[in-house]
Amino acid sequence: MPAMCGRYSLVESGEEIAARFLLDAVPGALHPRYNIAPSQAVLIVAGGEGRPRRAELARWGLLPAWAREARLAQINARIETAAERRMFAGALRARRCLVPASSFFEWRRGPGARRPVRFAPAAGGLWAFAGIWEDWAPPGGPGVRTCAILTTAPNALVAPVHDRMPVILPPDLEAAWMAPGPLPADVLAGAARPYPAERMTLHAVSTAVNDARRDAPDCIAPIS
DNA sequence: CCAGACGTTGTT
DNA sequence: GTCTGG
DNA sequence: CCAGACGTTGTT
DNA sequence: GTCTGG
Repeated sequence: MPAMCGRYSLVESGEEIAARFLLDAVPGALHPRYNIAPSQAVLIVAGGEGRPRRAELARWGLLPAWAREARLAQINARIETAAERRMFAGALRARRCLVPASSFFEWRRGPGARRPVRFAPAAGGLWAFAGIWEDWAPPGGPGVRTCAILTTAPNALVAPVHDRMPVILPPDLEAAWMAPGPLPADVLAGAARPYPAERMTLHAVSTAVNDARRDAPDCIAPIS
């Protein structure tokens, strides 16, 4: 029963992303990403609620400022427990962000090898995953901004494939998620609610997406 | 008090 | 089997 | 998440 | 840095 939050895509143009997320600008040289994997630089949207919204790049794999070893990096945080986890509490309190996404992938077990499937918005467009970020630097080394994607229980479409899915924010919670200060209980509860299955589609994709070095349209193309 | 962990997913 | 790199 | 490596001594 | 275990 795999579902995951370990691979996704972001194929829209910088202009489309800026319009959808109310951004003045996005980092230069954004190009379509068909296969985004952990450890790579990903686009996040932070700020908002009185502060300007900022789109910037962060390394996917959250490391708290106190971490001494990069191998502690976490790509996901369970929304049910993140506030209680030493590793996530600080970021959840003060450094929440949106993670723009066109779709996410999961690998389903069938006869033989696991096969990838892709989940995308039924109406097209972009999702906002709920994220957290934190700056980290190795002892004596240069700093880097890092981030993680929150996860929650699966909806009815995802459940047969996997037992977790990313937290996808309903549009009316996006601004509240990014607001400064502690996360209000009602926003946390709303975010934890699995995104409606009816607003999501699923289709099989090629195992091309298995290889994190591959980043081409065949990673998202439907197959029979 | 100090020492040591600090996390998720998936698989068995 | 388990960890690292992408 | 999957793919691919999995090591040491010594030298720069 | 902060919490848990001893």
